[in-house]
Amino acid sequence: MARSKPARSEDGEKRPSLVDDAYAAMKRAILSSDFAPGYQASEQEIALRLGMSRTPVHEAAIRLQEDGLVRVLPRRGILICALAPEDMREIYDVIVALEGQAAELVAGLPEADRIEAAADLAACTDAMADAGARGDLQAWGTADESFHRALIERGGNRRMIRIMQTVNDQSHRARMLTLRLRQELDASVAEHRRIVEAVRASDAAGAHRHARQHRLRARDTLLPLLEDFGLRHL
Amino acid sequence: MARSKPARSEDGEKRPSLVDDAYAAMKRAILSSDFAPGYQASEQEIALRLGMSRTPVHEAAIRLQEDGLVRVLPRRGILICALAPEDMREIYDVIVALEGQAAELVAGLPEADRIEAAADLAACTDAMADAGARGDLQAWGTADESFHRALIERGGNRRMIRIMQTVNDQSHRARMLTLRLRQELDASVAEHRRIVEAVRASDAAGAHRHARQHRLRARDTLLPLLEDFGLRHL
DNA sequence: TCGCGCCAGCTTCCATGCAAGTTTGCATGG
DNA sequence: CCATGCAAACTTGCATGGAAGCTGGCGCGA
Repeated sequence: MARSKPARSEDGEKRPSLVDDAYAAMKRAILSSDFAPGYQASEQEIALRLGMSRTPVHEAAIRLQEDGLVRVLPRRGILICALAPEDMREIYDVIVALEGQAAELVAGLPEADRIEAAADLAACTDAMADAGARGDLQAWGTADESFHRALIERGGNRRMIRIMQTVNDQSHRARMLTLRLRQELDASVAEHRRIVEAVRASDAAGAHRHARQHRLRARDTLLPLLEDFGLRHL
Repeated sequence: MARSKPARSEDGEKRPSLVDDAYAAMKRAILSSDFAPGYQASEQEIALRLGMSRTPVHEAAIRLQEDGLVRVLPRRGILICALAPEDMREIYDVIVALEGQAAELVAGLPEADRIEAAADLAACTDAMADAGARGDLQAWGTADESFHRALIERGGNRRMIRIMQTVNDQSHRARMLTLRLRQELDASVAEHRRIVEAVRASDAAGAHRHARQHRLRARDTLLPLLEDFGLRHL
């Protein structure tokens, strides 16, 4: 029964492939702005830097293009995508719609799961309030991120999880930037608590509405900030 | 001004690459069930059939995997993904959320665009009613598809368009199957008209609600059908 | 000085070769 | 008859080379 060799996990996929390495490395470089938007790199150059051949880099680039993080220009190289305010608006519309739906799903979970989810979400919110009180924006951002990730993941819809992951990656740089400008920490905490309460009370419609309102307000707060800040492209 | 050579379009991408050919061909084969779900093909074999080498097929497979249509198994070939009722539920949750949001966007369009969109949507609905009266399910399905595509595209959110395209591809086979079982054509037409009216009246909340309700009812009608029909996997 | 064409260099695209991993069928032993 | 081990065939992962295409700079002509 027990495998003596390295083996693989149950039925999932676990194989350290160079393509995966390249994908992860490039994604990390983009999210951390090591590859700035607008930067144009050649596959050869990236391959050299990662110590592999062009093939895995090329295939990773295809996946990143599918994710909307880069564009592979026919014979000119890999272009790191820039984000315009218009893009942020699109992204927020998707987030508003999906996160509302996810909240509704969580509120409709069976008793035990629901309570567990509510506790998880409440813990994240407490961490936010705590970080906010200390003025630790970094910790606040992390806790906020945990809350929203938990909200989606507890919903259990794998496609939703995947889509949200994608748009979160796309908007990562904008998020990092707006985090410093946040003034409305308390409002967010209060809205999160309303979502948690609705979940706990199994109030699907309320959870949906509150999650939606929360993201709508965030959108309407942040978008003008981004535009005023002169972010023609990010 | 006019280019004499094949050239490329304005700023978009137009290059007949073998990878694109392979992607299109494989996608078509999957959607038309030439590649049945569960079928496991080797890249070599597909490459041979398409008259190209393994490389473009492999890269196309990566894109299809990103689309959720196939799974590339490390050293065993390409597996055409099957769809369980559970997957359809996930897909419908995404559709319900996004299409409601899209309807709201369309209803919020400036006057001229909105009227044009409403006219477009009304035309699709008329075509549905007409096909329904003739008992032409095929035409009904096409018109219905046009309505929903128009609703999304008029919203103008490119990310939403892309996501909906993806989930529509994933659920294409289920749609083809349930089309024959439809009994509620009139209900759909009536609901479409309500959406159109809300759009025309610039009633964003109403458009959102009606679009949402329409998809929710469709979901609750079709999911039991699929499950009763014994579709363990599709 | 300005416009135009040509050439060199760089880039990706795709085919192919080799190596490593998985599966399958068969022979062998219990 | 069934389980087990081994080998051969088959599969993809990845590297590399040739070919085609794009870009930019240089020189030539007006």
